[in-house]
Amino acid sequence: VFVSREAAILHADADCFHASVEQRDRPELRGRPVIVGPGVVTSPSYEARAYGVRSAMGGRLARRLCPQAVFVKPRWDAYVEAGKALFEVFERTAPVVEGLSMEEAFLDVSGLRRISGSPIEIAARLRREVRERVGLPITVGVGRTKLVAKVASGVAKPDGLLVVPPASELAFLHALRVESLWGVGPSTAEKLNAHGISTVGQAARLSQAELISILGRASGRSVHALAHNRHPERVRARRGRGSFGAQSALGRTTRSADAIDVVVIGLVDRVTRRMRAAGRAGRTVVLRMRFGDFSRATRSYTLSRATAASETVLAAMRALLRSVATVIERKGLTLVGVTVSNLDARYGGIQLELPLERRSRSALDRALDELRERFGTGAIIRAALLGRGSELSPALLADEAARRRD
DNA sequence: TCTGGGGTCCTAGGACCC
DNA sequence: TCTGGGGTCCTAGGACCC
Repeated sequence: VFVSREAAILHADADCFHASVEQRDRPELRGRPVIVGPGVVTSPSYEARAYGVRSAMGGRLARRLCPQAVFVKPRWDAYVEAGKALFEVFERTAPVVEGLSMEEAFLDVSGLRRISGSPIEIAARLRREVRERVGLPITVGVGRTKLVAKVASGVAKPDGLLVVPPASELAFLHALRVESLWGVGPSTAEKLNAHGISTVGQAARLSQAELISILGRASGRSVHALAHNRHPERVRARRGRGSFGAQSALGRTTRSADAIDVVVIGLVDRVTRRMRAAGRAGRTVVLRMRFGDFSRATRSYTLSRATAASETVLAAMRALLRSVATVIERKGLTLVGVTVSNLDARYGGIQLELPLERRSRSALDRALDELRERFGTGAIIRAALLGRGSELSPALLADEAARRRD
């Protein structure tokens, strides 16, 4: 069990990340309420938060609360870029960095006192360097455990630094509302509230058995441990991601099956391109849906082999869509998503696309020869015809089913 | 609060295996 | 013969996070 004696875990978190990037790149937005994203608000600036605008809030309500706000379309490329720059500074600051998202990470700075100074000094310098090199404000929380560090940065926002010394940890945590704990969202908070528990301190007075009886095993254990500041997890670099996905909200207008198919093709293409670029393949294809009444559902299908091929994933998606056609017709589809998970294999493949006019047997043979030359005769080479009217789905799935039986 | 887009982890039942 | 104990994998859904 890992127990650090001093507060040497940093949680660094960019403030209102998206809005801050916009304000950095467009000086005329500085000091003004900025809201990124019509539709749903991803990241309101603090000027907008002052009017009650929150992330994940509907755009219409946000506009009502803060009519003078500037609405800005999200620029994802710019955020990815800024996130990379942010992590470059993180990596320079600490030997072990655990990224939680594009704009947030834990840094373990124990053992750096001789080289870089105390955790507080390191945290202050980190904030300065991010400001200088990336041009963004960040908040840093410092604690002995990840939990305390994370909660501390949340409390210190915006543009702040808060160190919670080991002696004050419990007092610090117990004063907070239960929602501040990691993994406690609206549903869990409501269950606790129903038992008269609204603060972490109140939760800490319950036994683990009592919490499990209220919340179930995993949540009960987790809340019990966190409320006592038992969160002995090391800071460690994350292993690779577990899935690739893309989704698209369709709005409330009813779409024909053909129109849905067009959206799905685009989503599959996006996901599989990213997978191939990352050199990953997956076996499970998940269709994610939201309906007119805002209920949700998923359907999944597991292939016998991992793939990153567009037409294989598309075939599976089409079959899944057919299986829920009547539900979609009855309730209306307002969101559709594709996720490929079960990423158990490296995908060492490469995809060569031949223009249609060169789609001849000899052109194909030349391409295959080229692949064999590059990857050796031991490589598994699969070819598929792409293009208009290619309807591989039923045959492909029948093939999968047959292989399973075998 | 009337709803985007990208993820993670947990639970539970059923099929199937030895 | 008609059934114990242990396990894996798949599917679907829920909760949560940024």
